[in-house]
Amino acid sequence: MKKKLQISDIAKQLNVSITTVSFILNGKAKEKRISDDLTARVLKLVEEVGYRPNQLAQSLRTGKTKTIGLMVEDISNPFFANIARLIEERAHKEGYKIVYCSTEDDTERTKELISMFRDMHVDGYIITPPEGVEEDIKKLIADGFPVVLADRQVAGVDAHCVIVDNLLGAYNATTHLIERGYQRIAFITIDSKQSQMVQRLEGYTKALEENDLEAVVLEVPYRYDAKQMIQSITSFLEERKNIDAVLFATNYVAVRGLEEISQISPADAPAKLGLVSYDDHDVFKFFKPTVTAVAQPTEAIANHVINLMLNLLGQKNSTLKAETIILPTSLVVRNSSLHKTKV
Amino acid sequence: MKKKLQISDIAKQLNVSITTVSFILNGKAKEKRISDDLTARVLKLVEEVGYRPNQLAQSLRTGKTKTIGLMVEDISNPFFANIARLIEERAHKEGYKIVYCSTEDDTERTKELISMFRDMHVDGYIITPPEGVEEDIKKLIADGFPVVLADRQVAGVDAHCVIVDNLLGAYNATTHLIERGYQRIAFITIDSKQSQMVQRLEGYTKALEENDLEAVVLEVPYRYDAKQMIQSITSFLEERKNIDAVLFATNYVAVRGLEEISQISPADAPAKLGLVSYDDHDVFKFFKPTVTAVAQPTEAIANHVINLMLNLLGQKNSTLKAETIILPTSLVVRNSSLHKTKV
DNA sequence: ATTGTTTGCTAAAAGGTTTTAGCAAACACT
DNA sequence: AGTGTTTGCTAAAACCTTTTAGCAAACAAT
Repeated sequence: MKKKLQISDIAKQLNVSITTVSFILNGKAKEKRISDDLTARVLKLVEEVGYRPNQLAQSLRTGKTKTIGLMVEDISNPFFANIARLIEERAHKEGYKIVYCSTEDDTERTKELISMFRDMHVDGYIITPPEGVEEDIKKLIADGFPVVLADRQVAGVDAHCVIVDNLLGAYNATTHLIERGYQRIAFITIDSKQSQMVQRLEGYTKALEENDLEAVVLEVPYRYDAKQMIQSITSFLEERKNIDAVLFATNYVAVRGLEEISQISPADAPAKLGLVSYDDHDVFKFFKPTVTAVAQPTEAIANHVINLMLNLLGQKNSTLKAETIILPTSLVVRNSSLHKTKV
Repeated sequence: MKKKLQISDIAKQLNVSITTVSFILNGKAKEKRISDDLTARVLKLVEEVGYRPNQLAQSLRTGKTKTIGLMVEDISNPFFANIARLIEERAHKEGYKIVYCSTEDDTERTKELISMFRDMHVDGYIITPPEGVEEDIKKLIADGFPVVLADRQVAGVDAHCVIVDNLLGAYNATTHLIERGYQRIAFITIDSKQSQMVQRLEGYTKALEENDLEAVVLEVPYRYDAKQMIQSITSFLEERKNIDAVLFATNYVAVRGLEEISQISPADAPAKLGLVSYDDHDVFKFFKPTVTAVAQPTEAIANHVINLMLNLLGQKNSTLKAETIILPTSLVVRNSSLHKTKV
């Protein structure tokens, strides 16, 4: 492997100082009164020999790595994968690299990852926080790092944040089912106290209360694997034969639920079941009975997140007032000829 | 933000040299004959004050960043997202960080990304290469960097590589359809000369030839968006009403295709259509008529990739002989009561 | 008493930048 | 001729490690 060129090689060849070359490369030629002639010669040689500054040395010196740490719950979940993809794209355009990882909503793991990001000297943090990392995030902010939370808030932490109106989304979804004539609507969620899950539950409950209907909630443990989850949903539905509609709190729970429902023999109830899920998913386009979805505006979420982050990174002192952006969800109604008629 | 501790702070507090502390922290205490007593005292203090070495300085000095660059075609494709997730997990366990990005199968973009990774001084490269980057990859290898290709080979490049037996997979899938009595089997793929796509086409053709059946192939341009793709598939199927089965070359084409097929009125052909897709997908579990899939062993792929990479990274001179690992696919047969009976 | 070996540690260079502080020459002004 | 200002550039410190080469003291052997 041929030796990498250094700035000193450029300097030597042109008989100028390292300082001069550095100034020119950093666009400070004018400011530092380097002659146009010399500037041109330096840039020409740099181009010719393909010199590129050593980023490690740059970072060591400047303290900036042009890197953003991105922590999502699970990169293999399409919702997060899409957001990650969009964020990555914008970041690259702006000259930033993305280091990503999946928290698996595990507190300890997340703490480790935050600490790993610190060690790496990332310039900013984008996080979908699990429970129990309040202090770590507070510390990041106190230490002056740009932090943007995505998808969920963290109580007691005054951080920039991009979320959707989860309560309203769930409320609308539930109301939609009620309007269609469903009366025994179950809510299947996971046992998480994260803001987005709590808000969805609230939206569901609110809609039912307003209509004097009874709430029926199943909380599946998050750690359950696919099989356990299906098992859990199965017995829940078995015991409550009178349930005529289900609102799933998040897409992977819905997919598990649909697996269960699709196994019930065709002659059975499912055709009449009203189904709505939080987060849209390719699967829902095809399922019979149709599945309506509370779609999150992934593109808008990604854009707001990265915009906020780039703003913070551009700032001298990142003490802008913390901003919480709440985006609307939309109900993707998939019409089924089989749905109940309004009572 | 409180000033970060440096190794010199530790050294000063204990009245020893920086060198000594460094040796101890790097596990060379014994080798360098530092007394057990001093070693213990240094480690104790380091622990107490929470000193962590500056990774940028370390990397600058050692040339190692403990970072692996991972370039997949598209992180929002579940196939790649799953692999990425598994690789990330193993990498972290072994003390490596992952920097990822999506190539979008764009040659120029990929070249840029490779160059970005070089600038970042990643220790190793995991790449799902698009067409046209042969030279860049050769150069990486020639320069002594550990490179592992995933999902596809690159002609003329002697790199470590993990792929599946695409030809056999497609052959088996096609044979499966033939055995079920389908006669007019179409192959819907994208216009890519990438090894995996070519091999799938070959498998399909081979099976048809062996059975004296005629090949009917649609190549959709990769750059087409969902709408265009559906449009393209629609007119293709319209013009060939006699087609009774479809083999999709990759999952996102299949999902588009299913959208098209699901729109055909229920009274129509689709119920009789034989459907198989390369790459399994959640969607296929639910579609009616059922979709059989050529499932790729994502977990095995990820494991082999990261194992190869870690081996290379452990090596002094990464000139192990390039190894190509070919993994088997499996046919996930989803039984439909509607399938044709064998002729 | 001399020489050789081991022990326990360290000074200083190297890694490749950016940036502060400042110098010498040229020019302008009185 | 002397003073002040601008121009055009640079020396050297700083960023924080790792690692090479080697030193002084203690001990062992002759």
